[in-house]
Amino acid sequence: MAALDCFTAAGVEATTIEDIRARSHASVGSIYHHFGSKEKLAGALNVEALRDYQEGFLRELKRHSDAEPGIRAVVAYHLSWVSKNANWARFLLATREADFMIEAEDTVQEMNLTFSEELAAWRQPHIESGAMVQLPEDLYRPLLVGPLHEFSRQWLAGRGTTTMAEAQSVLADAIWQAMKGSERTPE
Amino acid sequence: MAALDCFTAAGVEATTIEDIRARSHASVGSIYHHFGSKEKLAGALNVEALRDYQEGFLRELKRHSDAEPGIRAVVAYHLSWVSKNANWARFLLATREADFMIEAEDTVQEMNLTFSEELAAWRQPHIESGAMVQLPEDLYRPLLVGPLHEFSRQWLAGRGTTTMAEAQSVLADAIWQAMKGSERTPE
DNA sequence: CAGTTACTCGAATACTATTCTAGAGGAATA
DNA sequence: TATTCCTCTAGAATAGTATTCGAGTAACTG
Repeated sequence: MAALDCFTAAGVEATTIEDIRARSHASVGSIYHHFGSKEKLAGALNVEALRDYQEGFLRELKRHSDAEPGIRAVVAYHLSWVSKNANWARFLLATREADFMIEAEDTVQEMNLTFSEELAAWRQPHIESGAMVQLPEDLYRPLLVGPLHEFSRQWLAGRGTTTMAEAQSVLADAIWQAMKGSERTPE
Repeated sequence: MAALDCFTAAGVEATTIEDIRARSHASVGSIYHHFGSKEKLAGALNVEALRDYQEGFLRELKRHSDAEPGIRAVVAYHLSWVSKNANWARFLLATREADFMIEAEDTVQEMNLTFSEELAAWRQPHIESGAMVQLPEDLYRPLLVGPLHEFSRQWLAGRGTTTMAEAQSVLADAIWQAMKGSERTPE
């Protein structure tokens, strides 16, 4: 959709319906017929981006049955998705807590719920086997995606000098350190 | 400032100047004289919140000269700040990447820079002594505050069941695992 | 006290999201 | 083919809100 270009170029609030109309060669009425409002349009884009990200994430995760390779793989996936879809990623991070997302709240809530459940299901055996540490359910996600989001923000804003490739192994190491079970660390 | 109440109650975009005027008993002209625009007003609030957070953070950090206690202390500080200043925290997280923050960008950039430098200075000796792991400079922050931000979002949104108290020790453990030097782990 | 500055006021302006009425295809029905 | 119904497109009209402006008031300075 052409609206994404406008949104990522200037921000949602700053782009007018007129901007979108001009770029998409649609009419005002048409846009409203399909989306209802500017905010719902932004919400729909957000949902679309989130869905693509999450699907790929889970696909990648399920490809690995061992704990450490699985975690490392999704770290790699996250960073790769962000750099391949920089505009979507920017949009997602920027609109995540935006006022207007309240409209799409239900859908997003739902998506996040299933996502969390799938993650939980995947790690269950590894927790039981002792390969991963046991924690309250809602702390895994912060530990896993927190650092990734934070680094992605920096990277997308052009701050910082570390490349994706460097970041990938370092972040994967650190995140794994935080989530692995507590046997001895190899030297 | 009374505007914060409006902003946190309904979101920045949703609160009108009229709302702010009514609640603050100031006049439209007055508000514009002081802040220039609604967005700059929101930007100013954001900066104020950020400053308070960062000052406390650094004060707490410098109170500890050893690595692990220092890290644990700032984890505790972060969570405590968030729960004591829930509205400010919500506002900060929500507006962080908002369109209008571009206006305040310079100030924020500056603040983040000094903040990062102070952090770097603090950890330098611990890295040299081997107590903390050596990483590219711009990866420490994601590892430290990433999980904290992510958990705080959840908590502020009322999702998740883990209390601040539980989260504190678990997150501190995990974050420390990710940042400590790589000697043997005790058992 | 005169002059200057900092601030306050709220009506007037300008811009933009949203609504509304009209109508163009186009598929189903008869 | 004529008719009805539905989906979608159009863009002018409306409504609501951020911002500007000109005039005024207080406070301060020499």
